[in-house]
Amino acid sequence: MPRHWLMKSEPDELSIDDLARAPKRTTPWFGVRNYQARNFMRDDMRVGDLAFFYHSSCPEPGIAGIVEVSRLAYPDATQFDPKSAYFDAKATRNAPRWFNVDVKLVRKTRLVTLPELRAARGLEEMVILRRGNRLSITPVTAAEWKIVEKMAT
DNA sequence: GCCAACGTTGGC
DNA sequence: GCCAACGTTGGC
Repeated sequence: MPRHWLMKSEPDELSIDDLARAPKRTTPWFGVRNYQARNFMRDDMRVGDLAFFYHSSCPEPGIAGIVEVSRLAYPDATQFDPKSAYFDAKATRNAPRWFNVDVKLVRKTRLVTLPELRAARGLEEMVILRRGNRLSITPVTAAEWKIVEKMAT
């Protein structure tokens, strides 16, 4: 099982600084509506797993910090809320469709930009860098983790 | 704003 | 089960 991850967030929605200001520096990772990403959270993530916090769809996309999984996956509350943009009419309390973990900020890092990641040796196979990749949660290998963590320091 | 790439939907 | 159409993601 992977123990390292990369999780994308649009800073307009939730930035690394927003997380730093959040109570207990913790947030539910709600709003994931892709089955593969959901499965990673629901089936594979364990408390203590580490993840890079990635800013996407913004002027400077890149890795902005490190978070850890602080709570196992549980049903995403927004799927039941008709007022939420993430409402899912087909989801029920008895048969929830979407799940989220909680993540807690470990530390902010300097911004490791997308061009830097692309240029780095050893990251050629990183899922986030693959052509056409859109997955919001992706596994990171131990080797990739080491390289990027060093770049972020 | 553009557009490539991808996931989902729904008709058949 | 196939696949065209559609919607979304996300870098540029």
